[in-house]
Amino acid sequence: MVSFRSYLLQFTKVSEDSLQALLDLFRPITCKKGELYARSGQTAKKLAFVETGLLRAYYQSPEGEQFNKIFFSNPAIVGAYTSLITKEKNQINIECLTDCEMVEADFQKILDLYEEHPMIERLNRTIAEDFFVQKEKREISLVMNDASERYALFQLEHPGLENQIAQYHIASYLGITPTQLSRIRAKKE
Amino acid sequence: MVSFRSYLLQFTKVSEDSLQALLDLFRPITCKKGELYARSGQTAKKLAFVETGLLRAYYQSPEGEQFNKIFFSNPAIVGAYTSLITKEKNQINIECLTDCEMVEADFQKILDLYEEHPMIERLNRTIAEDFFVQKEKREISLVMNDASERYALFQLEHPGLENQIAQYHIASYLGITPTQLSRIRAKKE
DNA sequence: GTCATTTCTTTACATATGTAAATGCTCAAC
DNA sequence: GTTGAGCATTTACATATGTAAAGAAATGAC
Repeated sequence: MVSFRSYLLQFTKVSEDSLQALLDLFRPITCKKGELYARSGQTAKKLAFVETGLLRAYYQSPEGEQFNKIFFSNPAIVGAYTSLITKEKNQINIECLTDCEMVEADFQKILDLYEEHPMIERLNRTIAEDFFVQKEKREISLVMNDASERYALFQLEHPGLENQIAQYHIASYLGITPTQLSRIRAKKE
Repeated sequence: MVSFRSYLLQFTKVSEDSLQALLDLFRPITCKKGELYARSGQTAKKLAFVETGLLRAYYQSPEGEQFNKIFFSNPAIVGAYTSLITKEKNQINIECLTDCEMVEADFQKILDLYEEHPMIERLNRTIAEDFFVQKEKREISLVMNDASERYALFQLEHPGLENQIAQYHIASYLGITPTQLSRIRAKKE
């Protein structure tokens, strides 16, 4: 397991007291399989770091269809990031696919650190930039690769995950139906 | 036309001297129709604010197919953002679709302002967050809407643009062929 | 205006994917 | 083991989209 501390230090250097001030805001929580960590329609106030377990973020259309957007497992920050930033109502749901252990903090309390700890603001900028880069990668993939190629990429980027979750979750992530994913899998052999 | 100054002030408050220090880094440039402002394979060093004109950013597959990613016109910041952030080689091309007037600065010089002007770092964080939110919007649209719906959204979000650029650029942005866009347009009437 | 070039639309056919329903598989509860 | 529920696969058919080629329309050069 990658610790929260070392995860954060990947992004940028932070002085020990600033890092400690940040880490002190986080409290351990657990979340059971099937529970929603974030719910569409609410305004997000908190975010968490995943220590163990697996979650998925998904959009739900007005007709009730679900579209998986991303999976989270250690090490990852989980939260309705767009809602935290914009303070608007959240559009995504985040569900635990297994029991999860996380550490959680109030986002506003993190913002309150900025004045005294500019390095924390820098860290957050770096994380925002990293999120942007990740999202761009996925955007490129959605546009340039067909479903079969996206499936191959998924396997590369999430080794082992395929065997932990339902096929229909993967299909949803790839933007296709389970039927089509089944056909793609059949063709590969 | 929206001035660079007022564009920036939409994101966050900035003191006059910090803002001026930032604006002083920017120099007017022009870019002719057809020229590339950023080229795949290079490492980006500069970014610009679009005052007049129209640009497109696109990916190019190894087979030479192009995929439009976004269009830029006043007010917008244009640059190979991911490459600037990661300092890795740029994956996108940015082409002027018309003659353009922009103001341009060296990205490193902006970073150098951070120590003396923390508000500039805050501004950049806010912009990074905004870019993330925009990208998420497009991701949602790519996954949840079919091509016909994405076309309707495009018309809403880029009023008038449809008549300024070639249909095949729009098709590429929507992720479909000109043939299919033509069919969608035909069906609408 | 005429011509050439580019762009847009249309057509015919091929492929990818969706929908719905049937079938088969897995695993856990009993 | 038996059973049932949930999941995965398969099948048949419908739709969306792609490809290639032809024709129509728009644009710019002269």
